[in-house]
Amino acid sequence: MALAHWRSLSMSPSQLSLAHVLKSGQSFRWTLTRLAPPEKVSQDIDLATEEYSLCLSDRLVVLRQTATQLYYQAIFPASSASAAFTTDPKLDRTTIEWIKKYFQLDVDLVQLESDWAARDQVYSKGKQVGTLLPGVRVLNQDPWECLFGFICSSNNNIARITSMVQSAAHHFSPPLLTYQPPPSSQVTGGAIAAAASDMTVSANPKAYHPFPPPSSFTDASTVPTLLSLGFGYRSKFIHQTARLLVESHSDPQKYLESLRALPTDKAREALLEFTGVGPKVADCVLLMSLGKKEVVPLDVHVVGFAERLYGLRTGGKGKGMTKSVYGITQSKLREVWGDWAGWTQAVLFASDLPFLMSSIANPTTRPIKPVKIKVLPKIESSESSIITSFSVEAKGELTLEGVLASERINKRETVERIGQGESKPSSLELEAESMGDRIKRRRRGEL
DNA sequence: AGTCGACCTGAATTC
DNA sequence: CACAACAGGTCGACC
Repeated sequence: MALAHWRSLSMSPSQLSLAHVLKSGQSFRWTLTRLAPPEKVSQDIDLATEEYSLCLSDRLVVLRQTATQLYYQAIFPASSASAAFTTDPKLDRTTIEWIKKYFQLDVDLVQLESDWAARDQVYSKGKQVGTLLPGVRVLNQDPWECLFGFICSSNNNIARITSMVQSAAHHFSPPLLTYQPPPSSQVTGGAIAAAASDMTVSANPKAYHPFPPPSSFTDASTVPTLLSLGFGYRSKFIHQTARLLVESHSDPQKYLESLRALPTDKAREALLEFTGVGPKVADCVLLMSLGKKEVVPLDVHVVGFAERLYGLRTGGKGKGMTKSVYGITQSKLREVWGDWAGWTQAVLFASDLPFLMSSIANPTTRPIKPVKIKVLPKIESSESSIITSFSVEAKGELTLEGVLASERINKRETVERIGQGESKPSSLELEAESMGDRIKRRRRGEL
């Protein structure tokens, strides 16, 4: 295969960590290739251990990351005017522009984290003891793809959602190109597979398909096909949503994009019109594809935080969460976390995913001393990220909750601050909860 | 308005 | 090693 045309962007893993963000269950379509260790490390990019790729409508975006750089390249279909690997500066420009928008690189994540630490005791403690994953930011995805993915997420796990979304692209969209991934380290099952349980681990030449538009899911064969692909009861949700979208709007994707300009409440109402879209899914789409940074999608997991870490009592015990409980909990978390609450939630959520936690002990870049490099033409070298501190402390398998429990955070104080006189949990209940957590956690595997 | 069971499926965890 | 229960909810039918 031809030599790759890498470009790079100066980027600290504390601002963006591909390994953390792309596996955290925001997007379900990235392909991960674990790279075989190079025979000799001659330049910075050799230090990267993984490659990530995503097929857009006209190109494949390929990324690698080291301790200081984000490497990228775009691969186009061989039939295109510019051949398989383009050097057309104009096209390179559009790729970097896409990357900036997709990862929202104009947002200073480190600054946000410092703001959160200043206003939230729980967050600050987690950061202090090193249980929070660095570089977790909210993606700005394509709204339709995002909507599709989170309709699939209902009552489902990240691994299966990923396989569903990928198979949808494979079966409903023609391949754009074939790409031979670089030499991949052997996947021996256990550790590696577990570490990447949510993503495709590929070793062979692979066909890449763009994500199919809504119109691809409107005809009658859609539901049976989706059923056969393992979509289960979500098959008809997808079909109905696609139909409504196509029948009511001349340009469905443009319509979804237009929701960005609406106030959050109006945009949410619009999303709730679709079948299979409830409060949770609507909020995910608002946050992760329509720029509503303050929205905190509430799932059982986050409600768990709210209860155990912040002492918010939702009242709704067990399964279902009522609409009012949803709203109350959401607005309280927003009070605690501030205008970028959705981003805060993303960090906490990712930091509590078991298969990601291990990466705190296993940094994404090889622990080799930085080499002197004079590499590739570096466009955009004056990016925002000047922060270079990437402290990786091996904290074993501690979770945020586990540490907080054992550190005996003064929960009551937190509760009072955020409770603001509405629902006040008894300190007895809180004590019982945290104790229960402690025991549960211990049972679960720290021994 | 608020509550409750059904819903597809398979990979991970538990017994 | 086989078996429920579970997984980043939502729908539709009932009080």
